Amino acid sequence: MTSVPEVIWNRPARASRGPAPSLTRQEIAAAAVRLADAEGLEDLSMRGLAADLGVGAASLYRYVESKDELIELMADAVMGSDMRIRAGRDWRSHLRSYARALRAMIQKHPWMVVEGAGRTSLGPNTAATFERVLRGLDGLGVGIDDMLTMVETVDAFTRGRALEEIGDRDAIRRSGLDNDAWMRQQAPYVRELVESGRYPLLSRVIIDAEAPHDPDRLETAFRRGLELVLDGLASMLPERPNRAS
Amino acid sequence: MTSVPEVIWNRPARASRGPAPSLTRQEIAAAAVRLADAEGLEDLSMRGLAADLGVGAASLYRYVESKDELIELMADAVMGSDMRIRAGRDWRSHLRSYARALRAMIQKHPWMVVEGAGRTSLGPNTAATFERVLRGLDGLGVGIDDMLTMVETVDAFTRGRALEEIGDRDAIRRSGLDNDAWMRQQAPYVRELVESGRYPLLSRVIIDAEAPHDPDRLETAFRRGLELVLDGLASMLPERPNRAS
DNA sequence: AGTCATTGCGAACACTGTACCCAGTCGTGT
DNA sequence: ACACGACTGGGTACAGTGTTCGCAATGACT
Repeated sequence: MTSVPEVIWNRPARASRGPAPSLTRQEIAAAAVRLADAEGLEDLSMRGLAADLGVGAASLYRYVESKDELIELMADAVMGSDMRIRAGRDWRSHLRSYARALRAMIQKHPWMVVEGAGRTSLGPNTAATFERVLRGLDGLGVGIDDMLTMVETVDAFTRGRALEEIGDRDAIRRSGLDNDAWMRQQAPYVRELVESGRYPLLSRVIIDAEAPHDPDRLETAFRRGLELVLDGLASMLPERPNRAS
Repeated sequence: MTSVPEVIWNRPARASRGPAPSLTRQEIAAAAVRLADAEGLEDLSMRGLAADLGVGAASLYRYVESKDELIELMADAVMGSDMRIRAGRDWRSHLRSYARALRAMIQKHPWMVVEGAGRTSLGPNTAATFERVLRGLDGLGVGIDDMLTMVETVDAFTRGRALEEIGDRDAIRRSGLDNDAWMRQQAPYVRELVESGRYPLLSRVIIDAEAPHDPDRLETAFRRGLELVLDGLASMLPERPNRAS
């Protein structure tokens, strides 16, 4: 007779008795996503969210068991609204468009790089997206195990790249400084690193990065890396899918 | 005349005047790493760390400007103690051993998957490691730009995989439940997902995962994926490095 | 020997997530 | 038609957080 040990996706949104809730899970998740995008996930507070929704802080716990559960709701909401991938022509373009959608989604919602990792909380939208991605790899003569590996490899690469790209942006935001002030603070130390002469290759990277460069250099690096990964994945297929024997 | 806008790596560990500090940055970082490994980074508190070190909570702020800066210290300490990679025979084995070291390090210090991402805080150990990895790719006729891409690609893949692997472990830990209780809580919902028939491929993945499987299945998946990535990277080299023309 | 920058740190501040309790609401069973 | 009682909203409270302030004690420099 344990109380209510049930995962949120199996809990009814509305009770059979008593007054109707004044909010929906969708409304709450949407507002929370908006706030997290604007201020960062760690600056999202239950009180702030409640105020934004025009309710008391404690009321949120009528909809959600904990902040972690709220984040599960947010993650699944984003999977529903920002991961509407369409089927690709072949496995390669399919995985490519999955990776690009994933990257675009993470750039819009940076906290998703961590919160959306793994298949821990299989909300309906998360499950549907996963199913759709797998479907693009079905019928190629690849076992479910290897299909999973292919998806996970693309996912890992994309998430990892996003993690690196976001790292700086996030560190700057957390410092409270703006971009220029942050650069000015780092400059003396970085200069010292370069001038010490102990890090010749790192120095080349730094100097290269300081040069006026392609604004979407990161995007280019991602695309190139992705193609390399896809090249590698091709070797998991039994044989050429085009041209019968 | 701003106060002390200097990055921690450029601040002297000891002041020229006044009493000697009773702690060192190394001691603090080491203790913090130990606590974060045991309880998770988000359960690491300044008060808890101070108590562990036998000092007052406010004293830590004589060594570190903020908790974020403490984490920078921790990250660099780990880079020094757990990323002592040795040079490989060729670029491929070099990147492979880097990836494996990175993976092992993250499994030992799960919080490093996020905190160690990007080259934001270039502490001495982080810089040295980075330099060492790049050195293994020098002299192959690849430009610094592409060398960086190669490292970032391996890093992204490894970090991304680690992120996925850690995701579940972390969600379980945060829930406060043990592994069995957590599985028991998820079971009814997952069963419903499968029985709904709407996710045939996802269901195959779930059923496959439930079967008694290789304990180091994740390790195997990582190794295979890594080789695929390395295969892809080979195409960035000008030509075969073995056998002169 | 004296100056005074520096250290350690108790206390306090503005927060946080969340448990508890009570008043008010409304679907349901009689 | 009515009353029961499960339910919702939410004020208050609690234990905890990162961080600041002020002050006494220390000890390296002039």
